[in-house]
Amino acid sequence: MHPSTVSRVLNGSGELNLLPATRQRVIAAAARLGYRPSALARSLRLQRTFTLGMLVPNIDNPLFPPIIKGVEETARSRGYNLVLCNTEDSSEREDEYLRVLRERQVDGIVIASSFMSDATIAELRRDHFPFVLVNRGSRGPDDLVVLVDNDMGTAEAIGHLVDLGHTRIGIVAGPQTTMTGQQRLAAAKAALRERGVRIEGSQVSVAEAFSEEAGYRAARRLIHGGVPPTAVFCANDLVALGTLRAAREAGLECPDQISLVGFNDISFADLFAPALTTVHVPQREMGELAAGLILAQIEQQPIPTRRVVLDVHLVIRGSTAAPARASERIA
Amino acid sequence: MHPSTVSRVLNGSGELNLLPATRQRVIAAAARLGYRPSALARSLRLQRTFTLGMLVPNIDNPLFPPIIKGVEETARSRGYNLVLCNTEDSSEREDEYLRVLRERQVDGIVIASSFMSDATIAELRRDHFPFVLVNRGSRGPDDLVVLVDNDMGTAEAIGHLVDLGHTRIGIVAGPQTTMTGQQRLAAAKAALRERGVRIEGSQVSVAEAFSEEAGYRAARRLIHGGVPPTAVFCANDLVALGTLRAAREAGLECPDQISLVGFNDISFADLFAPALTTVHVPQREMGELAAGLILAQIEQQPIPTRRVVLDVHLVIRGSTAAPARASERIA
DNA sequence: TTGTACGCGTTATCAA
DNA sequence: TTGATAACGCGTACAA
Repeated sequence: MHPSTVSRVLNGSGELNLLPATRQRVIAAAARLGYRPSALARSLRLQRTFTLGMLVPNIDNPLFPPIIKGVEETARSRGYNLVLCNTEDSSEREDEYLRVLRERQVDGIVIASSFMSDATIAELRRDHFPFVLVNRGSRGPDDLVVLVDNDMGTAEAIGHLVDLGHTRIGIVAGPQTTMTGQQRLAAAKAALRERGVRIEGSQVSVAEAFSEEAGYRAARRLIHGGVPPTAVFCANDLVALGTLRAAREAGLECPDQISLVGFNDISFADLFAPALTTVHVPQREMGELAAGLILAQIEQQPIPTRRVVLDVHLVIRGSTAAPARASERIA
Repeated sequence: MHPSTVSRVLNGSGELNLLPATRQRVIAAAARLGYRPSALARSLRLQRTFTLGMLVPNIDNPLFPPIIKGVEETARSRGYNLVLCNTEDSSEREDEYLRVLRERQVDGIVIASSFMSDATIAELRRDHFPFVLVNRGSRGPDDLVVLVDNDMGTAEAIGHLVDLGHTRIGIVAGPQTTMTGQQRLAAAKAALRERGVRIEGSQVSVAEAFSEEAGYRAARRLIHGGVPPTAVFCANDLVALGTLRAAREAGLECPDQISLVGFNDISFADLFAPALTTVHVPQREMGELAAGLILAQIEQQPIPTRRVVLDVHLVIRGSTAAPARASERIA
């Protein structure tokens, strides 16, 4: 007599006519037997898993934990779980994870992984598989996207350095295989041009990853490639930390002899030596927004804006200062 | 004619007698139709989900991302996915997540969450549900556990401070509701006693969480509670960073006027101002070990040691120095 | 108001 | 060597 009745009681979708007595009996029995409904069977029947997949390039990168947290928190509050996938910047892994997530029939995928090929995303789009891109542009005008305004943040950063009086401003760019890397480099060049600062090729060095290590190597090339700049715009905070290390090794004290600006405002950016001046990015909020967007799509709720671009602003801390006077530097 | 044959071809568990022609036909058809097997149905039938659940107190705490990464990487390499659950140090959430993970029939649970009540764990144990504890002790002698040797690390840290000549050594302890917090405090007291350093009550302050903020508050109590110590042993690196901030606010320069030691060696500990002297904990390795243990249990492979206790050692960086001479301090 | 029957997509087993 | 059948545990339309 039970199976369906139990389902009705425990699922209890609104206006069901159930005798209170029956309900009590079921609940009591469930409690007594320690009954656990099988989410598996439920998902199979409903064709819904109440699960989101999330692809991140690297959990170790301090940019991502707050984003993950935002996604996870929003998902949890709405009854969803999160399958976390670390891609290590490998497109093979991205493809593999994407396959697995679809086989598991997750209800949607949050993609914070920046190296993913457009072809892979086009496939998701073609299949009408719900996904949202975080911190990564998209070719599809109808895609769900959460971005920060890289132009705005970069312009503020460069503007700050120019206002301080710097004229030899270097750029340690991010990987040009990522949209973020491309945008921030282009925006930096544009901002320099607009402020009338000349930029030669030697003043730009491209890091092959958004990591401290890659930033260090790129910064070394920049510093040893000619007259070192008095200020450097770094593609993100990890790159800035690498640049800081390279500068120190080259005997350039920061911010006295070289000023740095980063991007993202990672945790504890204010506790480094010196405190990082950087563009603040609301990482947690990005995660929450992304999860909100995709859950709305999954649950077919209205979506006001499919494309969220967040304003970002510079936070000035200890790592920037006016350039030392030439005489002092030479001395 | 197909369903089971398809299963045999695509699953292909070892010694099956299949006509190459049939196999080809199935594979071709699958490719043509873009067939995706349903992991859901598979799990329902097999009573295995190839999924691990993982509970962490807070992804934002830099201790955890490397551990998560280790778990995820090991899980992935063996065909498992990871459902990540952020408990925010709330036992209600822990319980809720644990319920959900069991309803989802994850094959095992990695528990890095330290506040979890023993009752909840006892329940898992009673039901023979596979789990492994990371960085958290256990009452069950047969539990799978991955720990670090808190006594060893703490003894080295205290020893270092004593060797430098410090005699007024404070302790900013971690929450005494956690095993880690208790162990490190007890070990610190024991080490001080052993080295003949007197410890009064006022020299110990307990942080109510393993966070920068809680560390800051606890350190303020310590510093303003009497004669400030010349050195402080902090329960972990976040607490140490909070202590650093409190010390600065009180006008105590580190390491000139006050020396600090932390625990965990979180990312970029060497880039703080000053670089953190801390006990190095192999976080990633802990995650890998934990995943390896639980997967072995799940797949019924032999388990050499159910209880892994890792050696840890102090990494001496810029945040410790010999105590300033009294005359200098007073001046 | 509750019970019955079916199907979600697999895989293990048995029959052919 | 392959096809047929049952079962995993649930939700739902329909019958009672």
